[in-house]
Amino acid sequence: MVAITLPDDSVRDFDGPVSGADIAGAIGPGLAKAAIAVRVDGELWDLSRAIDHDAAVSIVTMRDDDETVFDLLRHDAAHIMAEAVKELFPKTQVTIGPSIENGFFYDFSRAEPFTPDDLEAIEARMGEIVGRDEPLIREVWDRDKAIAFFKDMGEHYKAEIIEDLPATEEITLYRQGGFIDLCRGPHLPSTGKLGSAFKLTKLAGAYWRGDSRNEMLQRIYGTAWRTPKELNAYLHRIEEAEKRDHRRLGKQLDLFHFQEEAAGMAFWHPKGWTLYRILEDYIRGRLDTAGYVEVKTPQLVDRKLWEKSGHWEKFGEHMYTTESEERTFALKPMNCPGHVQIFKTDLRSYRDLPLRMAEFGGCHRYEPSGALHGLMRVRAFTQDDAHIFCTREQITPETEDFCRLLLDVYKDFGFEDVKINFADRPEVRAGTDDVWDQAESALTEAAEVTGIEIGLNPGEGAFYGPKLEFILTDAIGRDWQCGTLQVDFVTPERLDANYIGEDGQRHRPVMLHRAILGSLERFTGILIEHHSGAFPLWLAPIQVVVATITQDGDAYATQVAKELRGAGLRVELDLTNEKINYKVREHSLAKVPAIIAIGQREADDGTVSVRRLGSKGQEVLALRDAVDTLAAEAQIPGQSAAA
RNA sequence: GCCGAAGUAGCUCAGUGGUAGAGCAACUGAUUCGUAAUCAGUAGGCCGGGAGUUCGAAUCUCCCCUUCGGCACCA
Repeated sequence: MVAITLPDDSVRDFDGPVSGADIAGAIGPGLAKAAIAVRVDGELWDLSRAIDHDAAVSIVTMRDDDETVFDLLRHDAAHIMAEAVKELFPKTQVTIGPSIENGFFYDFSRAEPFTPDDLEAIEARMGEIVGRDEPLIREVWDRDKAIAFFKDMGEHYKAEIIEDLPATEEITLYRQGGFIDLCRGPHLPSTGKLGSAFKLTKLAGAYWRGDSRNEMLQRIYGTAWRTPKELNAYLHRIEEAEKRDHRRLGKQLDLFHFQEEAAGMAFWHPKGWTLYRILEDYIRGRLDTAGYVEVKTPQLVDRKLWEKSGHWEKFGEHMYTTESEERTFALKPMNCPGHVQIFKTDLRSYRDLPLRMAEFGGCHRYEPSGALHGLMRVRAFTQDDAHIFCTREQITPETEDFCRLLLDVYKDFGFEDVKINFADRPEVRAGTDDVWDQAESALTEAAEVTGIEIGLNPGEGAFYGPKLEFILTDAIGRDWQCGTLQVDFVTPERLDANYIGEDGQRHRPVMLHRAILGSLERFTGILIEHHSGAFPLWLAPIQVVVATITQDGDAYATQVAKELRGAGLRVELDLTNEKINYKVREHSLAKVPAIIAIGQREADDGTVSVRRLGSKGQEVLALRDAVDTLAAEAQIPGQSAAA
């Protein structure tokens, strides 16, 4: 007897082992048809797998929670894709094929590259396999037999995976039609359940087991959904995301460009540079009030200093160097050694601590060519960097202050949704466990005052200390790690920084490496994507365009522009001989937040007609009121009104 | 760095071995107009770079550069 408890707490008794399908059938034919899997004591099982013990069971249908359904659906899609590939290209070896966010992939090993045409053929064959509605059958295999089986088939990767599975793990294979694959499962009952809402999206290389020393496999990505409607909605979301790509908007809005002669380094155009400068000025203002001092350190520094700091050994390959005066210099990849040099020019007292030293430090790093990505990953960038030299006791209060400052800044930029990750000690590290204990608890304690839940990023701390990572979420739900705070006991030691304590003895200061925006280039890119290029007034490179309707308005329009500029606004005057429709269109496409149209009426009445970006209508205001309103709205957050 | 794809006018793109094309932008002229494209004309190209095949190359082959999508990397 097997007693099955259903979600409504009713209990059904069965004579012997019973499958999820049997249970669904016993409840009703509708459910039997809709069932795709079963939850047994909370664990997801195949519908056909026999339950031989008393259990709490719930039947899973396509209406179950998204995560469960999509995971099943996409995992099946991966198997069906592998079956299609094996049918079309029998010599291909299969490796792994999981479900991922929004889709799935499968990695294949094959001598010839797949072509985009092959993708179409594979997708078509997948459709056929769905049509065949092949049942997916779970089989438990003997380990050695399974290894021999896959070796015999020439599936060496599969054999290797089994060999590496822990001896305790049950080896399960799933069979569908002529295709059999090692898999933990569970799966949908048959290939027909996948339906038609799937699509192969891209072809890419991927290293076997994610290790660049291994063979490069061919990865095919796809997406799968419950219904064609869901699929189309997803494809539409992708299109919309592409429209806000900062590289595309950078061109459209004339913000910056890249060219071959300086790969990975931006040429900032006037409008883009305006935006960049606003960020820099804003942060500078913030740091001033938060008690930081600003410095500037050399771009080009003798390699000797990098050897001392330890960077040469670890990252020398990624530093740009130049020879001069029979010495080797390196373009600085980071600012900390420079800041320590300034710290050391004076005999420091504990009374000088904490010393918060900030720099908009322009750094160069030789990033691998394949890593470059618009402004997001560049070879020349500027950090809103600072190092706080402090005592161990000051780690917690300084971290608390920093968290508050950072959250304030993110809020000003419209990022309310922030996550914090704590990255603790890596396996290879400098410093004693005692020191790490202290540093880790100092950081977590301080981070807790933010009230934000702290995620753990185990073993991902820097070799010199633990760190906090600050992640913001943009308008379309993507996460960006921008801010960071890292505790460093090693650099002060290596570069011999010290201060005189209350006891009259020399002590090592602790360094807190911290950045709020991270790289100004990258943060600019994030802002462009977050706002789709339609910036709030305080960030917009051109805040207002004053456009005339006919030439009769030129004189008054010039006066309006002058007054707006007088109030500190960034204004463009458009006196061109075009129709107002054309001007409105041009400036709207350029995403200027406010267009002021000037015609005879406004000139006669001393008014302006203001049209806001995104609105269809306009508002007629007295010139003075318009200037005041716009100037107030353009205020940089966190600063008092401009004089 | 690795795998795959791409690079043609300022921008978006067409052009598969036989005299380099379109739209928009630019420039010139006309038009003076009330909230998302006024009309006409003109000009604009080392077809990413180099080598090769060919009577002839944007087009075929090889090498390199850059970009795009991933992977690996990210102090």
